[in-house]
Amino acid sequence: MAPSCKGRATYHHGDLAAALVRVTLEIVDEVGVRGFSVAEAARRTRVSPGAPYRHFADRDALLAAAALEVSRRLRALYLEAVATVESPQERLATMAGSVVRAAARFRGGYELLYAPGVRTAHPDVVTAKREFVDLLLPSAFEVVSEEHGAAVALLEALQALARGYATLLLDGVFGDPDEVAEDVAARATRSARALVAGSSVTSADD
Amino acid sequence: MAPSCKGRATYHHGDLAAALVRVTLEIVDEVGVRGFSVAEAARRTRVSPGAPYRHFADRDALLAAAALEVSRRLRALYLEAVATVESPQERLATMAGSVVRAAARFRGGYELLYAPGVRTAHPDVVTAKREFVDLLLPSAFEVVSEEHGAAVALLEALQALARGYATLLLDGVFGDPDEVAEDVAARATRSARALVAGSSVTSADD
DNA sequence: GAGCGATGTGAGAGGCTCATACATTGAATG
DNA sequence: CATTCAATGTATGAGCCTCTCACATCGCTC
Repeated sequence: MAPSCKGRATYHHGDLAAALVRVTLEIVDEVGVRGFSVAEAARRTRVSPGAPYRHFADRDALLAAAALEVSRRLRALYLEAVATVESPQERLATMAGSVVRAAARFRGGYELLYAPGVRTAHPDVVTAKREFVDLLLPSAFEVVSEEHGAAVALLEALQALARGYATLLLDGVFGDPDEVAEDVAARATRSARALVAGSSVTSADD
Repeated sequence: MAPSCKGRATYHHGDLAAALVRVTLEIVDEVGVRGFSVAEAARRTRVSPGAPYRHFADRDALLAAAALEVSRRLRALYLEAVATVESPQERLATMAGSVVRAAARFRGGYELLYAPGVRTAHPDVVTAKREFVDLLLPSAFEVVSEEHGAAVALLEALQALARGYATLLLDGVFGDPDEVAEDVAARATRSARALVAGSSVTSADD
């Protein structure tokens, strides 16, 4: 009782689940998804190796919870970035930049969210991703003049472009990710503009 | 001598390194990169758990060798696809389709090559990837009228777009990857065309 | 204030990576 | 041929990880 500082002098932790998610993101940032281990997360929260399994079914469930947290941060990042943007074209293009910046800022976290092969196919994570894309649907509609198929196709393409730039960045194709992040984000945004422009053309003469 | 069938009745395997790469691709296809283990590869080649380490420094080295093999197949796939294509615009757009098809066909293999977080940062793999991109440089030059910066930027964008579609596909965003692969490849190609079109415009008035 | 459900501990089974010492073999050499 | 050697495979084991299970401890409810 009276947990003076952060409350782990007591037998019960207080909020182990949240603490685990926090340190999971830390660890994943430091050593990547592959380097992550539940045991290490337990160690950092000063808890026995078995304790995490009271809150998460297995390693992947913990990673999924962490991924969910990242998706919230990504969403916030994008919403902040488009807050003052009016034109639907720019709102769309901005997404690419946000995704690239998120990749650079969250690193491991981004990897967690979007790397194929990471078993974060948890339903919550899937819907979180979908909801993020849906945020852009209205803008896409405006751009392609209310054509449903074209709007979805455009969003797909934009999403693909953004993810692609992000993976190229993290892959180190452009050099040290931290250094070139802002630059790459700008180029991604520019390419997104080109794509939007090209798409309206295509949908017009299609 | 005279290894009647596949040569594993003998003490020495014959070509363990190649066999390991082969089963590694199989395993990765079945259970993903994360599910892969050197031990399982050893089991499938009917060899002791330590044997693979005679040929590959560690788990990642074996995965890198497998990734190299995949990069060869991707290259072949693309070269076949563009064999009869003349226009540089179409040669560029075709790449996107090839990458998506490769992702669908090789699955785990693709993941191995391009998933962030997979430590395939082996120099050979990196250069293999670069060489693949360089295959497209001439076409890019033609499209943007010899402007170096623009050509590189266009290739980046195309690469990003292709990878993005591929990861979306494997992510299951479009449904069962096997079923929708051809469809998605077509859409990726179309988006690539839009991007190429949009890029020439941009580079013209820039 | 007694009991109960939730949460954490400790020990351990089974699997994996990788190192090290030893066995086997094909090929080169005398 | 017989020998030797480097390459290749085996056996063993240390250390780590995931996940389970019986047990300890705590906060809350009645």
